[in-house]
Amino acid sequence: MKIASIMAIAKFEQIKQFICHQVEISTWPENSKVPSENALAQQFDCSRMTARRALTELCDAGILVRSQGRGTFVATLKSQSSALEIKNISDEIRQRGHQYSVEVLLIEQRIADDELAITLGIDAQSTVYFSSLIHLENGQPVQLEHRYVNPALVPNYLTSDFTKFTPHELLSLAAPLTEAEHIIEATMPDNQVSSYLQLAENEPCLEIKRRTFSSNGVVSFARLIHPSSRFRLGGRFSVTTKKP
Amino acid sequence: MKIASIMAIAKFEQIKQFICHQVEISTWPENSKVPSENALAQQFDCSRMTARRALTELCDAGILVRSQGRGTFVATLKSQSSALEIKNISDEIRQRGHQYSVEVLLIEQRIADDELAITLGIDAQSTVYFSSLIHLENGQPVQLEHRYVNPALVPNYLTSDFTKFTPHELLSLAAPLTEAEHIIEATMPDNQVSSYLQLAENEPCLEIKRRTFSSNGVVSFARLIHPSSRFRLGGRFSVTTKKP
DNA sequence: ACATTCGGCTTGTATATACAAGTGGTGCGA
DNA sequence: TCGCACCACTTGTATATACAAGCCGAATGT
Repeated sequence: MKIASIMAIAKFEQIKQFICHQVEISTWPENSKVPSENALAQQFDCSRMTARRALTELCDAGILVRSQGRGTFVATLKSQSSALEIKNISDEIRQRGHQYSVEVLLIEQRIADDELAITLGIDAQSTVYFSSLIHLENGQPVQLEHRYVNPALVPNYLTSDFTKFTPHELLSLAAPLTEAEHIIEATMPDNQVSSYLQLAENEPCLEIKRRTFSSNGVVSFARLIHPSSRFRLGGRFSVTTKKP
Repeated sequence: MKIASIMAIAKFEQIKQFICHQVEISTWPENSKVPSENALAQQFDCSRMTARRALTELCDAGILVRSQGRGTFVATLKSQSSALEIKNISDEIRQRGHQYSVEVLLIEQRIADDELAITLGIDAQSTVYFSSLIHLENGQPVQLEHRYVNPALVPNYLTSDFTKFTPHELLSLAAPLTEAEHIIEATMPDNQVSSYLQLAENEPCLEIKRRTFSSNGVVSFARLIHPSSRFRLGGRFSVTTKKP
């Protein structure tokens, strides 16, 4: 039937994946020059415009930066991607001129119970990926992140290097996000959270539950827990005056 | 010499601006179909690929959505900030089928100190209006609202009847809001706040600092303090991944 | 009456080409 | 030596073309 199904993925996607891989395994370190459009076109036996598309989209994604006349370079893993509301925590920290680091607590597969299955829009009892990370700013914990990921949409999540890319970056690459749903609460931490975040006695947390969607469904569900003393959420938005 | 330098901005940018303008002034309402690539190419006397670029980039920016075989449509960007959408608390409560009431603690004039003057964009030592209210849902306090108002933009604020209209409604009437700036924090209440909100021992608060703008400047600055047990902030956003 | 096919419209991918424009080096001339 | 012109290489914009692939309604056949 579909002859094109042999060509599983588009050529510009292959080039993107190739470049991402080189960046991930540090063959091409930060700030290094990546091959020019013409060089990639020759290497992949495609036209310059196809290679160009791969570079342009990775530039939009914040993986690369381009400069007319000079070339294309691997972004210093902060760059300016900073999407509006969904900010990358590592970006935010680096933007403040502070040092970002991450501690991986747990990465594993789990079986979805009914509630989680509904949240992710998948079948109950199917496997989901789970990660538990602590994000640190100058060595101080600023976010405890528990995240469930839809394996259908991000099959390589478990094997990713979280010290190179934040979960947010990985998910953006795998499935472009179209929407997000948030619940924001003030909570008192339990003992485990308190010790993970090195909280003072009687210190509340700002907890964000976030569900992100792509066109293919729910990508992931995350609980982001922040010490109130080290985090506040801010932003400026245009006001919609809808009246339902 | 360079004919192209007359063309200050690129053609695909012009097309983008044209489309954005139509969306802004609602000539093309939400979910309506926008001209096809070929139609735009003809209208702007350019190649299909140039029109295509404009559409693609607006799609990436979340202004449009595209669907192979069907066409390109104006995205529903209504949910661009429902979490931080300026909702009317009395509407929200009534929407839940509960009884809304308000308790007026204080309404007065104050002299702005330097910090407040900067916040409101007015001269220091000038007068500002201040109100302090408690909003109740079925008799239980759900929000303590401290609000400073720019008297130049809302001259009749002090004499308003807050049992009839919420501050939000009064401000919207006086000066249409165009933008809002938020800071969200988890805090522990002091004794006064705790007694006003009838908080349990050791209960944190979700505190929203909100500055609202109209085209003429800052309208007001508010601190909205909610008991965590009786409030959570939620909403669904569309995610824009545009680069500035 | 119903299902199937088909054609027209749409977006998606890919190519070849041309010129514009920014960067940096090399070499030439004053 | 200094400045300048020039050139090679790079990314940016624009065009023309081709075919693939998804959607939908209209025509067709049973």
